Amino acid sequence: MRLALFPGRRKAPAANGRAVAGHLPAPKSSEGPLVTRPLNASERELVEWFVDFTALMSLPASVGQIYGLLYLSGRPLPFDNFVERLGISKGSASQGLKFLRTLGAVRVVSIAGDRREFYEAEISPTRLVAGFLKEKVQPRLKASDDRLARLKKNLQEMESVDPLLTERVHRLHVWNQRARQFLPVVSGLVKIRT
Amino acid sequence: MRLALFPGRRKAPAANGRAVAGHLPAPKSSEGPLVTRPLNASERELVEWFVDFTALMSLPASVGQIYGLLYLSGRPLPFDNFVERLGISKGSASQGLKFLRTLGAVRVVSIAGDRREFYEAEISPTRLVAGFLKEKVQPRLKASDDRLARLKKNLQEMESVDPLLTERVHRLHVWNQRARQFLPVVSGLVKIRT
DNA sequence: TTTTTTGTTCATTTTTTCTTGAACAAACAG
DNA sequence: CTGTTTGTTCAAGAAAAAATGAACAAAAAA
Repeated sequence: MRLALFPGRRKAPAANGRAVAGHLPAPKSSEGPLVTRPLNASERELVEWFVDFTALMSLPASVGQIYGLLYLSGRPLPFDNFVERLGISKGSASQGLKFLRTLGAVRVVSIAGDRREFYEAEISPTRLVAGFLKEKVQPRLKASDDRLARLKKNLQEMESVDPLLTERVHRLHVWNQRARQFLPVVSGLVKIRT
Repeated sequence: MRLALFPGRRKAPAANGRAVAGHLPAPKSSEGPLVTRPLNASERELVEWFVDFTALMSLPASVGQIYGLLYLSGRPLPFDNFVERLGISKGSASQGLKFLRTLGAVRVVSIAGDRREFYEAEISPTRLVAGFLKEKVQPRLKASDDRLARLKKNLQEMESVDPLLTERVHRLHVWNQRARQFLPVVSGLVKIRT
């Protein structure tokens, strides 16, 4: 519930951190021409693992599938690959990739001689977690903070306020501020340990 | 989506960590007889804050409301108080309180001369976060680990497996184990800092 | 025992979120 | 230009999660 993943549409998609292919050392078996074939049982199982994993962050299945396919492919994949091999709609693929891009878990790469957009995953799922904390959690902690500050101010301007309420709001405000400071530390630790 | 909060019903509710009232120093304004009155604007705002806050963990609104009411009351409240003052159904109140109890964010207390069950909140929302990590996230990381171990074993028993796939599964397994070790550290830090 | 109070369970309804796919736009090719 | 390829947007349908409330159980009171 709640976490609006795909809220108010943006105007232009813009050139979202586009990069050039080949920055990550390509694993051996992923060289050669790109073959589009259905996923085998083990691959599907791994994709399902990612669906579970992203569900832990309340992300939709399509996001997990997309990231999973990229992860096990270990090479840039074109847009239509997701639609065909995962059996999801163009809409879901588009939305999911856009979302993963905003988290920095996936990036667009250009392949010479091919007009399509290719996508490449960060090798560590850490990036997904860190991106989620930074792009989704952080802003909400900020909003919570603002909200408490506003309430606090209102209470100060009122007369005959229950002192317990005032105390609780203050306590919560302090707590929330600590949580905000704390979050980047967690993200940092996540990066170091992986 | 996804986070199945209220899965397979338990048989008996049992005496879930029942304690005696008064362990926490009661704030001044919360002494005297318990008065049941509707929430005022500020109180409702604070309750809404908690709804937002719990939504960050993808918890249902009712859970946030219940915890919020307890937090701002600073004293044990009887079951029917939640139903009446929050305007939620008995079912939601029951489920929500049960859930908060399993997280250790709320506990049942007995009040002499009153047959009803009273509930008391931990003063720090930290308890809610820590409980969530321990009771909800931790077990799922364990399940993820098992799943990867199984897949790894299957791959070893197969012939002609894409070496990239094997490598990826292994890498993920290592990552997942680190994440599992790491989680208690986060919970610990959360406690220290609040 | 019978009745009342207090709270739980779970089938149903309501609400929210996700996915789909048709219409549309942008960029290139012919 | 005109047609094609590639991808986005968003209204509508499908699916999942949460809330409700009636039926039920347990324990105390009458």
